[in-house]
Amino acid sequence: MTNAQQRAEHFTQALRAAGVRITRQRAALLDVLAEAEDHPDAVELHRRSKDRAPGISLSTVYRTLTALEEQGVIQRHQFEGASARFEHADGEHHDHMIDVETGDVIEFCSDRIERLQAEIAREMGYDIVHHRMELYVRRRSNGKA
Amino acid sequence: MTNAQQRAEHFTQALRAAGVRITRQRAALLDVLAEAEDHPDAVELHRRSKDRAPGISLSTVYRTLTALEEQGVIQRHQFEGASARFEHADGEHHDHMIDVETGDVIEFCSDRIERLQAEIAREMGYDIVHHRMELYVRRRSNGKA
DNA sequence: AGGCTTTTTGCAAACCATTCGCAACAGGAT
DNA sequence: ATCCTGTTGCGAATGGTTTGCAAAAAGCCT
Ligand SMILES: [Mn+2]
Ligand SMILES: [Mn+2]
Ligand SMILES: [Zn+2]
Ligand SMILES: [Zn+2]
Repeated sequence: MTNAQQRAEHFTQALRAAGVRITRQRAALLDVLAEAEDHPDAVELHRRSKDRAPGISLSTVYRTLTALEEQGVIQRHQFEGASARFEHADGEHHDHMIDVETGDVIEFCSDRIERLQAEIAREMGYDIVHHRMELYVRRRSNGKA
Repeated sequence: MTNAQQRAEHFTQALRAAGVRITRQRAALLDVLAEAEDHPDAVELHRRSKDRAPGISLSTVYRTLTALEEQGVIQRHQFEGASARFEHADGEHHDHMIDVETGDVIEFCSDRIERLQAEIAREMGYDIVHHRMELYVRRRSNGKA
């Protein structure tokens, strides 16, 4: 997982650049975030971080998440009826499908949709600052009865 | 405004069908919702309803909004960093652009995007239950310096 | 109208995710 | 060691929304 270490390093740099100290607690959370391949919420991140930094508080998790988001290195997603979920923001832009039965989050991206969005905004005299597109889905019922 | 009266009637029917009594307070809110051409939040709806039903409480507004949403006759939108906003759900489906400077909400709809969304979900083995697409935008800077 | 049953109301309190205030604390520079 | 400044954990506050409850209103039957 050199990839995760790279990300952790990236987070560290971003915070340092913003004059933020890398404490034991923050280092732990940074590693957890860097390794996460899913979309955990603050409580889950706190749970995972406690292994590496016993005693870390949920407040610290929230504070650090806010700092990371301000630096643009992680993203916060507010899906329907759930607490905020987080993920690292290094890869390509993507949007999400949420399986309404299982809660699973699936990533996807459509260049054509992205282009159409920009086009529509432009036609109406606007530029897109950012957007949010979430498909709440259900596994396809298997054709045959 | 026969259009609004029609909508109010529609709301009334929907609630009645669900075994909900149309009280003075609810009638007031129904009218307010039916007449609204914007995307007011609960507090604003409460404010507007107080004219027609003095003493109506915010709790009643929330309770009735929930009932109307359950009947599918109004929609609740949770835009970024704001309280829930409501609108009647009779017209065609549409999505929203939010002007990040002014907070203005602009409606739009793209059949092409809607089709692409369905196509993407299908390809991944899902059916869309519902979706959410919000463009956070800024007025286009006027070309010339 | 009167009486009975069910729903609704307004109020205050509870919720819940997130933020904030603060006094104790840690890190680094001198 | 000593300053200085940023950070911590705790508990309390926040704010939109929901809920428990006793009193009031609506519907219903006669
Ligand atoms: Mn993602
Ligand atoms: Mn709308
Ligand atoms: Zn996108
Ligand atoms: Zn749409």
